[in-house]
Amino acid sequence: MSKHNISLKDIARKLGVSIPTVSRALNNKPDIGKETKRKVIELAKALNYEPNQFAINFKNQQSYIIGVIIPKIVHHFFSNVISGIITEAEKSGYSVMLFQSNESYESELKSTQTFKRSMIDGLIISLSDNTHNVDHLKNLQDHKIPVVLIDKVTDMMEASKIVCNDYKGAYDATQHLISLGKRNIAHITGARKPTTTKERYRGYKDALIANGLPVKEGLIKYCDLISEDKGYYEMKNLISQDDRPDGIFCATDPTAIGAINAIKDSGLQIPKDIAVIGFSNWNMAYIIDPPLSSVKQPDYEMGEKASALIIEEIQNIRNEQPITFKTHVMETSLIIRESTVGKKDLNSRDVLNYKIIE
Amino acid sequence: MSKHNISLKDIARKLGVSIPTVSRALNNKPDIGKETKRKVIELAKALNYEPNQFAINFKNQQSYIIGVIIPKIVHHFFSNVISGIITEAEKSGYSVMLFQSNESYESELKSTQTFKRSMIDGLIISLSDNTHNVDHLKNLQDHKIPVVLIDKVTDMMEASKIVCNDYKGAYDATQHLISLGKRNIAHITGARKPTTTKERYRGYKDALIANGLPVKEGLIKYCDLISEDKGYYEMKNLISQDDRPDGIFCATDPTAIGAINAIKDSGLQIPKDIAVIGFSNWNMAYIIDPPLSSVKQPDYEMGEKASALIIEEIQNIRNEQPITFKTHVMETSLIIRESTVGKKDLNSRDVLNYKIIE
DNA sequence: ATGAAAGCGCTAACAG
DNA sequence: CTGTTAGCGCTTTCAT
Repeated sequence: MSKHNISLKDIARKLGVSIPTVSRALNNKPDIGKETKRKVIELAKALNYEPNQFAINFKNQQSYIIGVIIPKIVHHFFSNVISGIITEAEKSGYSVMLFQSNESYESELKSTQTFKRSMIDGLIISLSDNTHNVDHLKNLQDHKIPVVLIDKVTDMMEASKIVCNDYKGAYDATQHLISLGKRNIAHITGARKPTTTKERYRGYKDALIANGLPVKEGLIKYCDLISEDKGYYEMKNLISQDDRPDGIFCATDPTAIGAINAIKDSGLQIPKDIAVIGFSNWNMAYIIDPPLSSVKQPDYEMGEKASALIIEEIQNIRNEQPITFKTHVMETSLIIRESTVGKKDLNSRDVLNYKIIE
Repeated sequence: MSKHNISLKDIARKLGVSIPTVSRALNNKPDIGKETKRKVIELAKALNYEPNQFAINFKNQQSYIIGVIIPKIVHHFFSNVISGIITEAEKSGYSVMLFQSNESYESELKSTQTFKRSMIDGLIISLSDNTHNVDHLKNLQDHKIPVVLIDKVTDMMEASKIVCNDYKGAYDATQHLISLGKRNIAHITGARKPTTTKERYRGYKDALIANGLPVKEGLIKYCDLISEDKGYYEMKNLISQDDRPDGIFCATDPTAIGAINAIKDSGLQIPKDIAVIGFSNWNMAYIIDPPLSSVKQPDYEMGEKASALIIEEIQNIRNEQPITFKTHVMETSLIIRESTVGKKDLNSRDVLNYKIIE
């Protein structure tokens, strides 16, 4: 254990040169004698010199840290997003600081406070469902810290946004059911507030309309708390109705899994009597029996894109370039499994694999 | 957008006092006039003063950042660990910087470099399976940056370690099968290198021995690549053997799920013909049919503990207190579902719920 | 090609 | 009670 980390000063003293000279030598600056440079570099290596990043960050007022706030880490979609963010950030030498809001506005606010300590260079955030005020984010922007919104976005502020095409994904899922001959298609929504839920609902409705099918309020179940139990319960309700559906599009996979269990428990066949399709393509989607068809979101790619964007904005701000806000819409893909097409169209052990449309 | 963030100097100038005076007023130091203090605070608020953390961190040579390196974020166990780490860290005002090694030693090494930029105060790491040299971690320790190992630990260095009692978890799982009357119990291991795998193997073996059962090499399948497919394949092998097992303990849930599918595809009954128990209690464990019994690791709690420990060590180092390394062994719990006890012992819709032993 | 000086924003030590 | 001085480690002028 050395008494203290060695600094430019130490090297300068031992070599009898000035501190700036050492700095120049070590940073490949011009205006430095070849021989001096060699000696400096040699000694630096011998002493195992490591620049003090606190000093450098202080000087540059820059941390190379990107803050990320998401509602929940233990979550298939978000953990993939994070993975994409980190991988992309590392390529440019940025590090990622992670916070979770647990869908609480207060917690989100507190996080913004906590990481002021670390002076993040930029923030990527997926808003909590309970955030109805974004002053804390505008405040960051005022301090020249760019903000990129991802997935759970808002119109309350101007910023670059990354979303996936929930509308088209839902439309495709519903169209898929219709193409299979289903005519009475139900829908279980996600939490009421997020725009994602509304978009999925809109896609469902428009697909029905485009195919000349009626939109029946009785076949739509609103579902604030997302869980298998809730999906099970609502599906049971739907089954007991006079107007029983022959297909269902669930806005989330957990509710779809509950729906599958409800259908099986009722002695009905999937997909013959009722076909089921979910949204998100959770890792458990292919585990359930029958394997669940679902809409896959480009989670990892959304994270990558967010990272690239925020870094671009950070650098533009630093170079006093104007930044223009863009909204990136990324496309989903249909993952078709037995819960919609049955076993006949899939190879026997294909259960674990994908068949991807578009 | 203000031209520049306002500093103590700005306040001092406007008030005609010195900079340290302003500092004292704002930091509740003694030796400050009541009236001066009031005026300073008032102006600071009016100007929306925010201390420059770069300067503070520089001065203190402290970042309040904990680095975390784990093999994979998109992973039920690790995402829970991370969640625990972050939650606990926030309580003490620390932020968490996250890296994933993707089970690559090089990537792990590169992360250690990258976050030198951010000068983390301490590191929590779960080693990649391919890490056989920990000089990069010892190097951190030499720089007075404490390191806490979690789950994937090593004997190659001295440090505090957090592990779960894989041995006992495996022992309990095997004992559970034996208690159900199973006498010919197979085992599918996890990746060969991690100590966790060896411990689970040891627990399996010792439980057999303690019950006077033979340990048969033919019933043990080594499995470097963990996947459903691999579990399916090995289970098929086991079934086709003359000495067919009547129970199986899988060191990971994915292989257990593959095993379940293999047993079902072979027309055998679970658990009557072959009972199955896994390890980790992944979220898909209760989705599979029949729901999978498994050993639950205290993932979130391990993260919490790691956070608390690293912060303690950081503070001890800062106060020049000696730090003593401890190894914390945290206990697992058995989650019993239908794959071992069948439907009879569980209520019908209990499928989604737990029955926890000890 | 090198050194001297200054400053980033803050705090601690010392002096009145 | 308050101001002066000094320094954290580094980089960027500006002289020489």
